[in-house]
Amino acid sequence: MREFLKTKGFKMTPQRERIFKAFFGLGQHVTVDELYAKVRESDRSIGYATVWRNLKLICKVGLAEEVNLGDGVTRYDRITREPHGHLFCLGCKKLIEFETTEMVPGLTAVASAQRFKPEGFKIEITGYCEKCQSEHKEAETPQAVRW
Amino acid sequence: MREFLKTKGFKMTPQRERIFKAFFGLGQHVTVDELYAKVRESDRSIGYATVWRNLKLICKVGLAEEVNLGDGVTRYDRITREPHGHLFCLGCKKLIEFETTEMVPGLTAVASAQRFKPEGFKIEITGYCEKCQSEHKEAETPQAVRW
DNA sequence: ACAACCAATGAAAACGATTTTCACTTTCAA
DNA sequence: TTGAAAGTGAAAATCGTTTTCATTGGTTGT
Repeated sequence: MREFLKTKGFKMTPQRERIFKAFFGLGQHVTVDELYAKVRESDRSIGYATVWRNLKLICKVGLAEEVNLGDGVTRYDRITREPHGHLFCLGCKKLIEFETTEMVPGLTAVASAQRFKPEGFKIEITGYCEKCQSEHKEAETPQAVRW
Repeated sequence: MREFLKTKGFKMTPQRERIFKAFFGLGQHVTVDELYAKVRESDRSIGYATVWRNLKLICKVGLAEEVNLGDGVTRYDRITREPHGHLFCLGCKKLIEFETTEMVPGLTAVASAQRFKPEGFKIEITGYCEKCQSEHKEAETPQAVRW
């Protein structure tokens, strides 16, 4: 890892070591807060900004990517072997992954038809998971608009 | 429109009238700021919050939907006849649409395989448009991490 | 038409996640 | 070892979004 970072032009530090380890130890779709909490378990002196900066760094060196579901928080998703999409439950906010390998050629074709150079694909389905479907009530004819 | 809103349980107001007109007059993928600016051209007294609330309202009554590209601003996309995806240029931030009608059945199948009730599909391709490809330099071996 | 009720508005403040600043420390290459 | 450049931590700044609150103004029933 130290060598890998060096080839990218970055230095290894103790904090970085812990942050990287924690990030790759956690599952997918990690938020800054989650990683910060995790890192703090092993070192109470590491600051929030450092965790944030390293999450950005991990993306910059190509080991993860940001995922935005529109709920106000950025998640960081480890880049895995296979491209995948997300099912995002509007009820419990849970993310489920699904394979999208076979969709990529089609999307690539769409892009090149527009002379567009693709960098990344994002496929998301929002809705309600099995558990939340029953609990979810249709908010019909709202009596007032409260936001 | 007045009648339509009434059936949904909302009132028509002069401000609402102007905001709706401006929104449907503008193209797709409108931001709050853009709509606010547009609305202000015809009425300097309309507040930002009102524009924002009405954009939310337009979504609530099913005439538009929020689009999040991960660049920090929410865009509001008029719901059109055909489902579509977006090509988002990381250079000039321009959005290009493309048809996704034939992809929907596949995604619906993915969802139901997980017993997931889909509410919306999002397909996005990030990259660089023809114009920006030449101007875009590969930020290789950064000399320092500045954010 | 009138009153009463409740939604809508505008300005400003609150929020909250993200990003930057700054002074200080650490890494790494020469 | 030593200097230059990168990294860190705490705090503050940003910035888009959302809420609050007092006031205005539609809508409905009489």
